[in-house]
Amino acid sequence: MKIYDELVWRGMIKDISSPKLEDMLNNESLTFYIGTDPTGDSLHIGHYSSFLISKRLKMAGHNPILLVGGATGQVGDPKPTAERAMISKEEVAHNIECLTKQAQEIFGFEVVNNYDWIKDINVLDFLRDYGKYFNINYMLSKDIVARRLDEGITFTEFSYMILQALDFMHLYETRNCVMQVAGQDQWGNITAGIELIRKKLGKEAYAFTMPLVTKADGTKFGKSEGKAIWLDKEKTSPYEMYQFLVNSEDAKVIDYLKTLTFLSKEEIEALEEKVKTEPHKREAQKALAAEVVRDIHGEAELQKALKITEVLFRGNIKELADDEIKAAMNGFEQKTVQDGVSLTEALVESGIASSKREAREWISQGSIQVNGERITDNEFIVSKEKALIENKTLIKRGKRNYYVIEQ
RNA sequence: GGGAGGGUAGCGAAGUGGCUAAACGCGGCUGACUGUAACUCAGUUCCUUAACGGUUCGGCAGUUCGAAUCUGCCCCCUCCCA
Repeated sequence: MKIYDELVWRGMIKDISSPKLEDMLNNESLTFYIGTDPTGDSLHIGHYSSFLISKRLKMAGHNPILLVGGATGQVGDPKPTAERAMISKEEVAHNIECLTKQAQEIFGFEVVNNYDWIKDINVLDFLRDYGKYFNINYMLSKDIVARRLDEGITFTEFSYMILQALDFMHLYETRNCVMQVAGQDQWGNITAGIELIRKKLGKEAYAFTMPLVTKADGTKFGKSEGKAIWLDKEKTSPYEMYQFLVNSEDAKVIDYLKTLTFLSKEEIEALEEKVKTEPHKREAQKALAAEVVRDIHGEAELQKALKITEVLFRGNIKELADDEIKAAMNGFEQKTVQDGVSLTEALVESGIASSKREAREWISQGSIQVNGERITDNEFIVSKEKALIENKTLIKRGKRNYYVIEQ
């Protein structure tokens, strides 16, 4: 299957800037870029599919550049609903450092920072050299701006598209980067760039967007318990990532397999059949979780995650060997708490519960298990003596939230 | 610059002097069911407590026995006109 057809089959193409793209993608070697703003210090699973598309294109002979928005991150890409909170310059710098390292480690891409070429443009040059190419009426008609007109949008965010357009042009001029790939919400910014390149350089640039990865109810994919699933294993353990993926909805798991794994069409279609005939076995979910965790963290981490899963969902914790318990505990958040405190205090002090009231609520509702036993007494004492192993106590909240408390 | 309408818990939205820690909806969390699901049902959702209590309705200062509700000043947002 040619790369273009493959991307279409995987459902990874939402909009294309020109029908010529099909031929170019299949038969040429293009330099393209994909950008991300440093709004956090790690990439998360939501970024993953767009980075994978770069990898797929690279495998098909194209040349990816990853751009981190050291400049644009300080301005803020308009969200549909409200103004973004500004991030401090120090934070931006820190995030760039982390993201750059991560992108190089996981994907092996070249990384550039748009701060390098935007920082020296002064206001006057900006207005004369770039502002003149943007008609306000045109900018106002962009979907993202139009949607913000009732709520309000600052000049800062309004200007964002100009900066992104400028990036595209800069990379076009200096690196012969002729294509941009991004999420569908970037369409407005991308077309601004294509037009700037046409107007100012008289050249044609190309782009395509990917559909947003969503859950069956249309909400954003990638959060569990309100927390993002990070690619950094210090922030989200491979076990947690495995759990997140293995819990994918039946209605969406095939879509996820297409966008997040390198499994072939045949393999995925076989799994699709399994979802229909034997949904309770969840083979597609297991394949998805295994593939992604292996691709990101490696085979060894996958095996650990599988082991922990097996232990927690199949066996009785107390019957496990010490080394199995240790392996399981490594997958969870570790918290340190004073010795000999009540369970309520332990939950609050460790940060598992946000208040004593919440901790008491969980305990009285029977959602807390300590070392495998359900505890409904607020005054239950958590101590070293009762620890499962090495002063560590395993706390389970709800059906599948585990924490380790060390005393 | 002029005029109008607003700011209530994570969000939306009631409440216009005491019975209000504040209806209702959404979202979140928990339990039952289940496929570690979905659906459905039940509970719970400011802080603290065994109970009492404490701090809240943009901010500050007042009126009052008593204020989210009345008054003054300030801050912020939206719309219309210029």
